[in-house]
Amino acid sequence: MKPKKEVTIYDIAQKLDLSSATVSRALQDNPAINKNTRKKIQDAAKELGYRHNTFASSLRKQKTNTIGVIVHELKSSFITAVLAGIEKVATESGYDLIIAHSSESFEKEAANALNLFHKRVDGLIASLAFDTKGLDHYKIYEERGIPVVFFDRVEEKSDSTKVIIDNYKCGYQATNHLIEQGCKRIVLVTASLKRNVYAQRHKGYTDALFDHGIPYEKDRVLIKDLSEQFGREAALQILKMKPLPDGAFITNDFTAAVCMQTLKEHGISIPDDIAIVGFNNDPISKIIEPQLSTIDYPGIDMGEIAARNLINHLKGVSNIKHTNTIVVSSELIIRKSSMKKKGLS
Amino acid sequence: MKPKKEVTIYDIAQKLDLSSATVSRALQDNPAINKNTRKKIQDAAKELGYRHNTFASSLRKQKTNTIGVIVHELKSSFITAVLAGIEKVATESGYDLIIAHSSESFEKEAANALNLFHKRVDGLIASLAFDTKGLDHYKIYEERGIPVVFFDRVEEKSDSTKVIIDNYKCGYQATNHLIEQGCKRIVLVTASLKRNVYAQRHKGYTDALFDHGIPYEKDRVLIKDLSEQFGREAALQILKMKPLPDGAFITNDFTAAVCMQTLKEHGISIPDDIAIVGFNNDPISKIIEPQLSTIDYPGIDMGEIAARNLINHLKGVSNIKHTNTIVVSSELIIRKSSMKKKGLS
DNA sequence: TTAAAAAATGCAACCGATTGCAATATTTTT
DNA sequence: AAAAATATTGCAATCGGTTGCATTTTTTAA
Repeated sequence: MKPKKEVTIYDIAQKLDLSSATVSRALQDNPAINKNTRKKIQDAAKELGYRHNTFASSLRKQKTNTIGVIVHELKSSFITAVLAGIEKVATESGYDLIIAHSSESFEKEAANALNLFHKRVDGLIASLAFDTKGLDHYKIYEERGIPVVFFDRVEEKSDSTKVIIDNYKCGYQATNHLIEQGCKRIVLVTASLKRNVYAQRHKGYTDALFDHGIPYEKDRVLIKDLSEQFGREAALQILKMKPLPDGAFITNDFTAAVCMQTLKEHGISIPDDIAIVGFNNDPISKIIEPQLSTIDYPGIDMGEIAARNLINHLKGVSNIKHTNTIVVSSELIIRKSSMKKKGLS
Repeated sequence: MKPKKEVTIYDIAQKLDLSSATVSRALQDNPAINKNTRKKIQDAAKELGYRHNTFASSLRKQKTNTIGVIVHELKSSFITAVLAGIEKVATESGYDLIIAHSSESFEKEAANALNLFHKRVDGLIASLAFDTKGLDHYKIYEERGIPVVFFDRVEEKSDSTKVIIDNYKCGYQATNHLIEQGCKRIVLVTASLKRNVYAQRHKGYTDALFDHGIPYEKDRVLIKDLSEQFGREAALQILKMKPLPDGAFITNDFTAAVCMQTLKEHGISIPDDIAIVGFNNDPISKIIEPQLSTIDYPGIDMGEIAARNLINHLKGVSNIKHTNTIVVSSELIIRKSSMKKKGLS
């Protein structure tokens, strides 16, 4: 079958003996056009198989109706939840999405930022990579007045809009919970402290220790990348520690799961020998045995909030510059992996 | 800071006292333009902060350099692997991606197809939702001569290009393996047989049974949606079966994991009471205890192949219409969950 | 019936890059 | 040194929709 010819507003105009301007307005439901004419035009458009030409429109309007999203990773239930939230709000408001991911690489993130800039997104929602330092690669957006909203992984110093959870509180709660369970030698397994989320969780961890008069031992803090590999490595390192730790706060459920598995393989009993708390409330946390205590935080809500704020700004309903930081609530979910005191449930 | 004004090729032309045509060609590295001039123009572009206007370009060229991708779900390690493969090839070839997902809904899939069509993607890569029936919603693509490549979830009858695995063989292998382990009453837990992948796996299952003279029992086939919820339900149904099954082929690792967990909670020992084989080689399959036997198939490769074929067609290197079906290899990975005969490893 | 107000439609100039063809400049050949 | 060939550059139309302003049509008021 040979390709059909594209139908333009001029074709519609010609067929109905009207001007292209009238057709254009009718298709946008402009009330200046007579109701009947409008209907006639819309019907004709459907009949002829007209499709709106986004480029011509974007070119003229200098708007794309598209929001760019940069995430640090796709393989994460948290991120997919955020994306679902963003998509929901964006779709409702008639915005399209272009999703890019940096695979935790600063370079890729910068390249994505530039690419989406060239694609002329109307706004951007982003979560930073592990090693992203500074926000210079988003400066072009600021210069052109394109709004950017960050979520989860953010640069705390900056005054751009951010949607986050209270990572300090989470870190404190998790550690505190382990202490309440009787743990005295608590390991922290986490990623680069240069990234706000890990730095905050670390601070919560140290403060909780301090408040209970437990000394902070530098050797009990393991820092790397939260990969599967690292989960195994962390377990092996824990096994080598003397005396053996009796608790671990691992800031990622998947890593925690692999770590637990390795510990179990070496005869460690969880939670009796070592109590464990993860982070994210990933589905895996309910599959692993014993089920993993973890921090739950609402990805969907964060996505919705980020998108809603951005879109309201774009529509002129509110100004994003007046909103600096939005903190979404999170909570500690206690499961078997950290329950040393059997009486409590 | 007030927004900068956009720089166009006219600005560059004016500054260098050249025509916009020359500038346009220089920026495309057209060899017709003198090397020095080209350099001068490219430098000036950088200096002025010029950014290519995709819309003007797409409008004129009638190409978008964008590939649309429709997947049935984002929360799947298989899908994210495919996306990674597609992205790799697309990026290498200078194509952009727009990713849409249908959440297993036919309506959403159709809406996405239409939306990407309006966005005028140059080509499409798609995987069908559970209940998608027919390919009418892709007809618009065919009419306009826009190439479409399907992967994994496809419509077998159609003669469009497809990248798949041999689901029949996988189903046969998995079932055969369970039989070899001594299983006689094997349950199949799967999704709607209307979808090719599940129909084929089912056929492999029945044929394997038949080849070993094991009667096919309709009641041993549980069909639903492969959700977490269904994993639990399936386990409860299995527990009610008399006599108790001694093997289960569950066509999704996550569902299998939840099912295993529930079975274990009810005192069933795996693999001794019931041997289990999953599907996908999801990371969870190595976390669950006992580790889950499963079918591994290369998402990345499938993504790369699909993208490569599509792009070659777009570039005129090859014609997609000459390629009907590409079958990618897959294999059974045997782990503890199905090893009844301890001697074998 | 005519003037004034309101509603509906049209004119034409954008938006910015691309490209076939013509024109000019530079090299090479004889 | 002139003619021929080749290399560079420019002209101007085009892609399709949008929108300020002008014009025409219809309705309402006087």
